Amino acid sequence: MPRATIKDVAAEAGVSTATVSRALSGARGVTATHKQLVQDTALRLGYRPHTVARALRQSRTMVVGMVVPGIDNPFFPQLVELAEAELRTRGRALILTSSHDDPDLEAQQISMLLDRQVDGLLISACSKAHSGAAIEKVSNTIPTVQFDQYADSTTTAFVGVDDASGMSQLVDLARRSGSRKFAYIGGGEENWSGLRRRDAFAESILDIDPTAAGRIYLGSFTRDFGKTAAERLLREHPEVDTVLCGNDLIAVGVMDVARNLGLSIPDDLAIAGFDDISVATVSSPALTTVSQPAQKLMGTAVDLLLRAIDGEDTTRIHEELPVRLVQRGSFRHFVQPDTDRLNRTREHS
Amino acid sequence: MPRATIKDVAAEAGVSTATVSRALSGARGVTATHKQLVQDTALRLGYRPHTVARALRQSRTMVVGMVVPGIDNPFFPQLVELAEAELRTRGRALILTSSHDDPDLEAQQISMLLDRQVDGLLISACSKAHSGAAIEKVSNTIPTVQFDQYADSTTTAFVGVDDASGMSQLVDLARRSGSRKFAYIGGGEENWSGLRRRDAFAESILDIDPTAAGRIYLGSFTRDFGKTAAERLLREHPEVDTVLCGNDLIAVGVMDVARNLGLSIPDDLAIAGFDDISVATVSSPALTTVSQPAQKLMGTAVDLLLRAIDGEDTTRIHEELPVRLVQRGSFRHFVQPDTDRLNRTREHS
DNA sequence: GGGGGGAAGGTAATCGATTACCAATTGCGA
DNA sequence: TCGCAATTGGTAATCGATTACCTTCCCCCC
Repeated sequence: MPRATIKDVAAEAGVSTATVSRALSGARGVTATHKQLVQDTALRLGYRPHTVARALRQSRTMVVGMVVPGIDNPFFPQLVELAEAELRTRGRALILTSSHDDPDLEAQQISMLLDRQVDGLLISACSKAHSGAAIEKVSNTIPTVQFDQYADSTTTAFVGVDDASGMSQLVDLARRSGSRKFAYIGGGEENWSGLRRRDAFAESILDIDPTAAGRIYLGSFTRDFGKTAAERLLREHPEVDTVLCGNDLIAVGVMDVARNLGLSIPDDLAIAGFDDISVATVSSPALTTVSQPAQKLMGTAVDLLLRAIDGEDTTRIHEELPVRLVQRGSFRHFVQPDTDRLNRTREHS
Repeated sequence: MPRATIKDVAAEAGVSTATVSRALSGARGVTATHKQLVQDTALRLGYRPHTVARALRQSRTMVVGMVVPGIDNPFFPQLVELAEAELRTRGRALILTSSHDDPDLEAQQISMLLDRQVDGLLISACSKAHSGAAIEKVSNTIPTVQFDQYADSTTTAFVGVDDASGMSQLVDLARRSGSRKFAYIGGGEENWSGLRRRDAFAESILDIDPTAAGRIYLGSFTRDFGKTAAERLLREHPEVDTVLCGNDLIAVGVMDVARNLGLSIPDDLAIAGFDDISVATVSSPALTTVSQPAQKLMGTAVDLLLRAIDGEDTTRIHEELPVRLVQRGSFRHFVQPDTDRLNRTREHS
């Protein structure tokens, strides 16, 4: 026996389908008697509304699409889970897709989601340069919010973090704890926050260690690249005493190499990551890094999206959330702590 | 301007909607002229089929629901990504939900997915004992495949791994590399594979170290529990030289404690995990563990589900995939190698 | 030349809800 | 008592596709 429809309930209760619909949704007044009767009947028949039919009629699926670049980086699963939880409490479901860092696939996924009539789109662009077109196009059709990564030539709402501040805090911390010769290993040119972090590094390092500009290595946000780049770096520039990395995965790769070469961390080589994913506390020593407010990030993104779905124009809203420096064993100890900031940023364990 | 419908295409091309539908779907013959005409017109108008309307008519959404216990354990994001990729190539989308290890929430999620008319359900039960009712109920309505975790009192298809073999291989490897006093720290009673691993441990350890039965600690699959349990274990049983863990996260917690106590790994304490998630290679020493065939696992699960959706009865299919032992630094080196195998692989000098 | 079979096109029913529109009833004030 | 407004219920249109069913046409064979 197929599931009961609104028609069945109407027949059983002896009223019209319109009354059933109204009694259940409260869209319009219905006498208390009828309301009770309908609710009882619906319950008795085990009636459940048919979401697809409702979506067709209302042009609203109560589903949101999400596109992430991939899950190689454990930072994203966390965001996915947060988005799912937040959307659930707001009565919506999440269709999840991954672009696997491929702008073409990303465009396909966006178009698939559009075809599925999602009410809105949460997207973290896989390419600063090549994601823009598809995103801009879709954002003209349905509410769209970009999070964590921002694509060129787009005009959507955006929530990210203050990469520049995070990176300059790291540089500052390193300097105060005795670092003198810096290098930077980061993700590729494709990546928006990767570029921002690199730029922030290049800028904040200028008056501390001008030679560092010649020790910037860009590749991908993976542990493997961290290894490759670190090997090259330490061969070409053995004088380096501090490596700042574009993310934690790269930093782990650098630690692998340092360990293999018998370098002591942080005394011979101080290392920092970015993101504060869970592996940052598994390595030994644990990784000094920059923690991102993931919950706030997705909370804001979802909120912006739902407001846009409700008709508000949020396209001009660009939020950059503050990050938090997390000092762990992969950095030398403070030599001359800045007492004020230290109290605010040191992690207690 | 709203998006073009099949009606618009029909009007523009001067044919009926039926012809348009047929020309585009190929469900029935259409003259080559018409077919070309319709395709051109559709392209010109930017026509895209309305998935919701199609779903209503065909009672088929081409969407699959997935329920995972959570993402605290990095093992699951991996499965999610694999499922998403596999489903995409098979033309379906994925609605992802998390039960956050709560059977009640899990039941709600299942019911939400049912309401959304998903064509099938992939689920990893959060509780061996308390997930069964909801899963069994839904499996009577739509095709359902359980993966990785199995709930009591259900009759659905299932794909998991051979926990018992993995655990006994670990025990065997430990024995041959000199372990004498064993302990086990695992996940809670709620967890299906957790129980299987514990049972396999208890059984394979019997004739090697019968006292080990008194050194089994169960809690949750987290690093925190690993710490707590390890502290208790090493206080109560300082004689232990080997700890096998229910998963890698627990093992990492145990390593934290060992390091804090100044124990050397693996000489003072050998440690093994289970799952081979990426952190297993970040700790130092890296973690000896059991690697699961994640790709095969999800590939099979998706395949079973789609076959079920196509009408095949797969409910009796239960697959347990083989696992692979991964020996890393957290175990002592072999003392008495298996000579037979050694002869086959020894290098000539 | 008639008839049978197969292919193609069109009309309209259908999926299951919401909702525009209309009719009937009621309440209330003038 | 009449009339207006507010409230409630029902009928049927609607969302955008697919598809059952019917008609027409063409081909081919007897």
